[in-house]
Amino acid sequence: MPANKARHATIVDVAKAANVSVATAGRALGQYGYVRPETRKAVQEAASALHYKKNMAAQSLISGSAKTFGMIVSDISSEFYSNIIKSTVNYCRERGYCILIYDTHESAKIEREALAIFQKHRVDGIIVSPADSRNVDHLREFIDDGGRIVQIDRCIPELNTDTVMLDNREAAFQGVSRLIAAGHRKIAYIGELHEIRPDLLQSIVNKYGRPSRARRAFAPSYQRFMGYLDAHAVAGLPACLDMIGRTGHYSSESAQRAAGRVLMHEPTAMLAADGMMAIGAFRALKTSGMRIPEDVSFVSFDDLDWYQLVDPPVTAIAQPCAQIGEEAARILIQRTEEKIGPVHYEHVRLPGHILMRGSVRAL
Amino acid sequence: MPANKARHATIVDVAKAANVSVATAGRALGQYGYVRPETRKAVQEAASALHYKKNMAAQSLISGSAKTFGMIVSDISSEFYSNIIKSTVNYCRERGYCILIYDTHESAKIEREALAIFQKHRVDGIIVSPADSRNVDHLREFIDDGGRIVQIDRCIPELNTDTVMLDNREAAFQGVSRLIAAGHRKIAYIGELHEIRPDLLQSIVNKYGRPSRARRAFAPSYQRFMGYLDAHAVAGLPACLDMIGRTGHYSSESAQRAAGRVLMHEPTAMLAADGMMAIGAFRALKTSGMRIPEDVSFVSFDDLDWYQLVDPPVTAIAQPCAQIGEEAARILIQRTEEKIGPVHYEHVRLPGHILMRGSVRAL
DNA sequence: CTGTTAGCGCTTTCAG
DNA sequence: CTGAAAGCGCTAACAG
Repeated sequence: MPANKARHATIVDVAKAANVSVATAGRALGQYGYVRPETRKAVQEAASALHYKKNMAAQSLISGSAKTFGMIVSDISSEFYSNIIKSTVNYCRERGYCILIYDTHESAKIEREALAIFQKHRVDGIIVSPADSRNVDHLREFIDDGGRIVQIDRCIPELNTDTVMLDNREAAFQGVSRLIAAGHRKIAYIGELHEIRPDLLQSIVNKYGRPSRARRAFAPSYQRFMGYLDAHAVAGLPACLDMIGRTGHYSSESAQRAAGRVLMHEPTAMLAADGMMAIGAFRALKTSGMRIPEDVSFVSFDDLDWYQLVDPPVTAIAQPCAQIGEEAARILIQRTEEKIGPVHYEHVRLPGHILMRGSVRAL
Repeated sequence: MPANKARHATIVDVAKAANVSVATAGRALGQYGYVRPETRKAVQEAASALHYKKNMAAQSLISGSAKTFGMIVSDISSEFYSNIIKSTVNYCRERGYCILIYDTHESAKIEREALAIFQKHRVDGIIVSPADSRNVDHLREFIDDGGRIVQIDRCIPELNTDTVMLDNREAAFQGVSRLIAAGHRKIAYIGELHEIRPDLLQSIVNKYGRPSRARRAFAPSYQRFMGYLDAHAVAGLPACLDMIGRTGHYSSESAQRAAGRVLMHEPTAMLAADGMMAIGAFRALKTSGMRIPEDVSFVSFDDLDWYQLVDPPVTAIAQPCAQIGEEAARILIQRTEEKIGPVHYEHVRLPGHILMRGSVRAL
């Protein structure tokens, strides 16, 4: 609103009050150029007397940088993303950067809109967890226009960006291996897997072992599924289609149904691919009257607050959310300030942490 | 980074490509002034051919508005705030606004920093849940400088701002009244209440009934406590200090200790003042071997995911988070676009919703 | 309906 | 070390 304009003192006002030129005032207030200490002090006093606040729009116009990053996730209110956002925001604040944020609810259309707005604001970079692996032209275009992107959690390998995520496959491998070591042979997996057509699931399970496009896949749930298969392969155990609860889409209701179906085949353990799946799987377990861990052992990715409030507390494969958020921010700030182009991209893979609690029993 | 600058087409480029003046190009691309349809079309085509993206910095510089709001909360990752943020962000996105976000972890110092940055960015307004009721000079100064603020959840009455929050006192009154109606006489209250000196708690409980500064208090937990007392007063029941679990500071550990102390006085019901308190209170109940609701009925403010996952599910006094976020955004946008000053401030008070689940039993 | 021109507030030459 | 002046990309007057 114009009112703002009229109200704020400009550098010209400060310069006048301090009896110097605008150039000198600018040098005294900014970090650039040489100013005599006394002059600087006089200018600073004039500035604070006038409640002067530098106008970032002007600075951005001239320098090309607004000291601002954009951030796009599919669900701000999820415990996972909100933890990441929090650490990114704090890391950036300490270094003088702002975060603009958008929530896509998994819509690539909204993601595109958000990107367009960020471009108008000339953000210095974007942290994004892409909504749809098959709809990324806007991301690619952004990159081609010279934009910097760091992908988190979900990473589309075809895009030329830095990436930060859990080492999903390894973490799943570790978790499932523990279950196998504990004597479990029928281990259910509840995950989204919507990238895999249901009719192909069988062949993936069967042909497992041959080099595939698997490791290039987008969704964490897919990579975790690969780790699940790895663990079986290493242990010389066959993986069985009956144990795979593929949810059509990403909701706890869908997970509950999938888990319910799998339970009919009497697994002795169940792995939920993330916090959302965990809610559905846990409900299915309760609903069907299964006792944890007496009848079925239960493990889940992520580490939500409620895992420790239910009885027994849920054994988790926790992600280092704070670290994910900081690493993404660190990369973006580095690239922004060093002005280095994409000589090569960083692909940060962070280890998961297995938190043994009461929901797993040895057979 | 300068690279951005070099890379982006400007309105001059577009004007040249379309064989019109910059003014015409501006009119065609912006929403202002008259342009012949064919001209507009030509300009738009030139613009998209050149990947033209309007530079908000320039627009902001001239119009004084960056179409951006700031948002400051104490904990982005809490289920409560992240839900609010999500709805604010979406409401604003649909109307062409951006949200800059900061997290204070309850620090007024960080709040001040965040505010300063927002001022530099010439945000059109700020949504804030203040960190500290006794340290608000920066907020007051911001307002005096012509800034617009909407307070949410925690509202400092002395500040001239719009406010949006739950009708805490009424919601607590309703919740506690239900417990009383169900036959409960010893109802514990677990809340932060750090604004009340412990030695004054007794007199507040005793002297309850006389008009006090109570309704002007800052923290929701205080207002909810007043509602708790109201319910007792209306029912003609004495409130008892033994039943008040005042946590020194805001943490689940602290709440657990407070609840543990109160449990020694054998309450038949317990009300947690918010989600954080609920975790501690719930743990205390479990730890002390109390069965819910057989031994102690349990009710909590907020409605976190886990309330429905534990057994029995927790009866809740839910806040309309999405509505809080939208109302705050609505007010800010209205004030921004209508450019109306603070003729009078809006004080939106939203009703809580009691969700009866299994954790309360009638005596 | 369209073009010319003058800034918005700041930084950056380039001279002193 | 300081000042004058030229823009960054856009919009707002004011003529045509």
